[in-house]
Amino acid sequence: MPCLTGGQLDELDDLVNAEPPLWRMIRDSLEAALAAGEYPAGTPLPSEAKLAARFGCAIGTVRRAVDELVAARVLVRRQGRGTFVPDIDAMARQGPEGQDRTAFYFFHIQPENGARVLPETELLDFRASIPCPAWIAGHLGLAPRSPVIFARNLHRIAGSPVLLDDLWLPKSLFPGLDRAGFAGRDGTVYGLYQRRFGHSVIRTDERLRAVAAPAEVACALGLDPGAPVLRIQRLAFAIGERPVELRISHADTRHHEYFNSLA
Amino acid sequence: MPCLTGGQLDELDDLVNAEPPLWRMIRDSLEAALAAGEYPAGTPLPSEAKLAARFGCAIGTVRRAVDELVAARVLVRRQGRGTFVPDIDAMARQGPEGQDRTAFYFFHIQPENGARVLPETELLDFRASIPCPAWIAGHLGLAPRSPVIFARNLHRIAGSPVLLDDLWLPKSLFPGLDRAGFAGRDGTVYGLYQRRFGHSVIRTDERLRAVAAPAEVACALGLDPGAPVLRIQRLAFAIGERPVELRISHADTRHHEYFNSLA
DNA sequence: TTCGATTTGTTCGTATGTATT
DNA sequence: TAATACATACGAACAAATCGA
Repeated sequence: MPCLTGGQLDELDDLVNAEPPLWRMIRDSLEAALAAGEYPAGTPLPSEAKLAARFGCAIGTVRRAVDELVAARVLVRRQGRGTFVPDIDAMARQGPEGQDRTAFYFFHIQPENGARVLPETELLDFRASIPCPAWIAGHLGLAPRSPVIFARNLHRIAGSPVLLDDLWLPKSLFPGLDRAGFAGRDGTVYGLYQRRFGHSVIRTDERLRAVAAPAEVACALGLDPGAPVLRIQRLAFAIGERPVELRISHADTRHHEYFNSLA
Repeated sequence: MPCLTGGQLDELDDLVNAEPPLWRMIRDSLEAALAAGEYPAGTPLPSEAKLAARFGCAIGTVRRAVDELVAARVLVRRQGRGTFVPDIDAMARQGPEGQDRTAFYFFHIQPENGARVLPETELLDFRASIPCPAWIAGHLGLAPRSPVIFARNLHRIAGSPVLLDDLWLPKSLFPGLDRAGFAGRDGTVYGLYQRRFGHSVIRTDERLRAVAAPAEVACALGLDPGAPVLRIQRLAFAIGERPVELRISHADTRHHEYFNSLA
């Protein structure tokens, strides 16, 4: 057993008992409410003045808490209107000519010349409920053989196939999602998750490798089997660090590239 | 000629003449000073109170400006000490046992199990001044055949070669840098740029592709020629959006992966 | 070791401007 | 026009961390 002096004990005590600043508790409280599904994408949060009254603090303290959530892309402010959970597809629909950069926040494949265009998507396969393979379950935090939804999408850019996506979703998080609902969505996949199930994706972890194209991938992308392709394994998290989707993608990077800017 | 009403003219006038908020001007002013080399990594900025006096504004306005620069990783605050340009290598040297996550902010290759370790580096080649190939010059904003410094590094993780880096630096930005100075650095390459030349890298743009390993790469990494490798093209920017380095890397991703978290 | 000066961190409050409905 | 909500800017008080006398 380690021997601690009184001073060290006091420090330990401080570390344990030190309560976080007020703005942080408010931030966490707000994030928990958002994760629980209050204030879905369309509806504004209570005004800053009302939140301040509710939490019994100054308005500046609420602003500080909201600032953090805005920085984390959990919320957006609109002057004169209110504070909202961002509508994922609204970002993509932004302007008529130049789509907003935020539309590409979760889509990193672009032509090598740098011109960004959103791809056309074709649904190749859909399974409404299959037992989850063990290694997938691990990433999603599920028990092996839990029911999952599987989908396979082919993305074309300017007509040529570039990206093949395999999606794995915990069935419990997407009750009632069938092929028609998935294929007939209006907007992006993440927009569907948000509008219909309240899962707002705000973070993704991606792991990239160069691999020899598996037969299925090569076939779908029109490549020779064994050609080098970019394999992207993405885990998507909704507000509150809840994993909602595991995606395995293979990209043909002969004329496209994966772009990542770290600021 | 388009016909505008008085109201539309007023709007246009507002758009053109609308001056940015005070905190933004202060932020830009500070960033320009930092890009010019004032307040290098070790020295603190003037205190917030003094900055407020200098700019003739309230302390809260200065704090707002500094907040932005802290969010952009241009500055760090230390309670009781002051506000600093972050020391890039100090981040890497953080604790004895667990290195700080920020050490890996610009190093994305990690073992597939996820345990992050910094690699051992071996200098394979160094040229103090060669004419810049045209396509490299374009990325660095140089005229073709401008003098550039070239270096080639091999990185090993746990003894096995994993990553081969080719670095291209504008010679004008690194006066007097020779092989001994480059190889004999204490810390990371970016730490060297910062300490010796005042270039603090705060942003990188990376473009990734899967390619068949070129002969030189295959040889250095111990792969069969043509094996799939991850090609990473990185452009590094210092404070003030100044490009300072173009890096072409090739990684063996059989047992390592490129990790990217978007929050 | 203690104390005081300095600097950032947190919280409060207020006033005014601007965008939206 | 009026009401509402966020944006900017000001000021003040105290807490917490750091450092040197």
